[in-house]
Amino acid sequence: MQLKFFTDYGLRVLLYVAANDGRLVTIDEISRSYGISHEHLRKIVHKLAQSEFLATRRGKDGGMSLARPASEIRPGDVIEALEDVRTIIDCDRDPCPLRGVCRLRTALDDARDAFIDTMNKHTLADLVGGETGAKLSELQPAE
Amino acid sequence: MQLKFFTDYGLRVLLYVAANDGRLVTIDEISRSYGISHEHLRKIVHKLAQSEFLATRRGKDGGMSLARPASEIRPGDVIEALEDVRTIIDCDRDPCPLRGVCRLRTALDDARDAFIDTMNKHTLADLVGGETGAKLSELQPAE
DNA sequence: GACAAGATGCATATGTTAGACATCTGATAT
DNA sequence: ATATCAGATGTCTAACATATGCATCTTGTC
Repeated sequence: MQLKFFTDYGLRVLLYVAANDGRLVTIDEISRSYGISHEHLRKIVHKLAQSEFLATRRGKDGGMSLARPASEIRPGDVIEALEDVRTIIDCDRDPCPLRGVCRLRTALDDARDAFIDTMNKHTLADLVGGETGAKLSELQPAE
Repeated sequence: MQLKFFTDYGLRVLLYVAANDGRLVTIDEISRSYGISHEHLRKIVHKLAQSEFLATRRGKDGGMSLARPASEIRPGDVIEALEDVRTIIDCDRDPCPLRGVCRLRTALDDARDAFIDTMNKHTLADLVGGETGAKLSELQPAE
C-alpha cells in the first residue's frame, strides 16, 4: 500500500512539468530541483514517455513537455501505467484451500478500482494550482 | 499497490479460521494447508493476536480462534492493522518545489480511504461462504 | 513434570527497488 | 559538416524490505 518511489516521482515529474507549462524541462533540472538521482529519474521519464504522458525531445535545447494538456491527464491512469496494480493478491500462486468459497479477491479488485477511480476524479491541472491558478514559477524560483 | 505477503496471508488466516468456525486451529495446520513457512506464519498470527483479531491459546490442545464473531471483523481494518497505509507518499522526505501548490497528497489520501472503505463494506463472514453459507470443512477436508 | 503450543529475539536469505556507469542515438546551432 | 547537448539503452552494483530459519523461552493442560 505504498507507491513505489518510481511511481511517486513519476507523478511529481508530471506535476512539475505541468506547473512549468509550455517550457521544455530537462531531466537535469528536475533531478536538481527534487534532489533525487539523475539516473533513476531518467528511467522514470523514459517510462512516462513510453506511456505517452510525456513528449521528449533530444539534442541541444531538448527536454520534455506534456504529451497532452494537463487537464486531460488523470493521475489514476498514471499510477496504473507505472505500478503493477492489476491483481493485488494472486490466488493461484499457492494452493489455497479457500478457493471457490472465498471472495477476498473480488473485494480487493473492487477496492483497487475505487482507489483508481478516486484518483481519476482529478487531472494534473487541478492537482497543481487548481483554484488559485498559481504557477510553480511564481512561488519557488527554480534553484 | 501490492499487499505484502504478510498482509495477504493475514487475511487468509482470518478467513481460514472463520471458515472453521468454533474449532481451535493451529499454526501448523494452516501452514501445511497453505503450503507456506511455519515461521513466517507464526509472526502473522502473532500480529493478528496483538491487533485483537485472533484469540490464541497456548499449551496442549491450544490454537487460535477469532477474537470476535466473523460478522464483526472488517477486512479494511485488518489491512490497516497489518500494512502501513497511513501516508502513501511522504511530501516531507525530500525538498519538494511543489509544496504549497500541489494537492497530490490529499488526492492520494482520499483514494486510500476509498480503498479501505470499499473493503470495509464486507465482513469476514460474507467473504467466506456468504450466500451459500458453505463451510470450508464441507468442501476441502483439511489434508 | 512432561508435553504441546505459542512468544521472543536474532541471524540469514531472497528479491525488489534505487542508483551508477559506459556507451549509443538523435537533434540543433553554428 | 561537426561539435555539443540531451535523451535512450543496457548492464552492474548497492541498499533496503521482506520472508525464512533457528534457538530458546514461556505458558497452559494433561
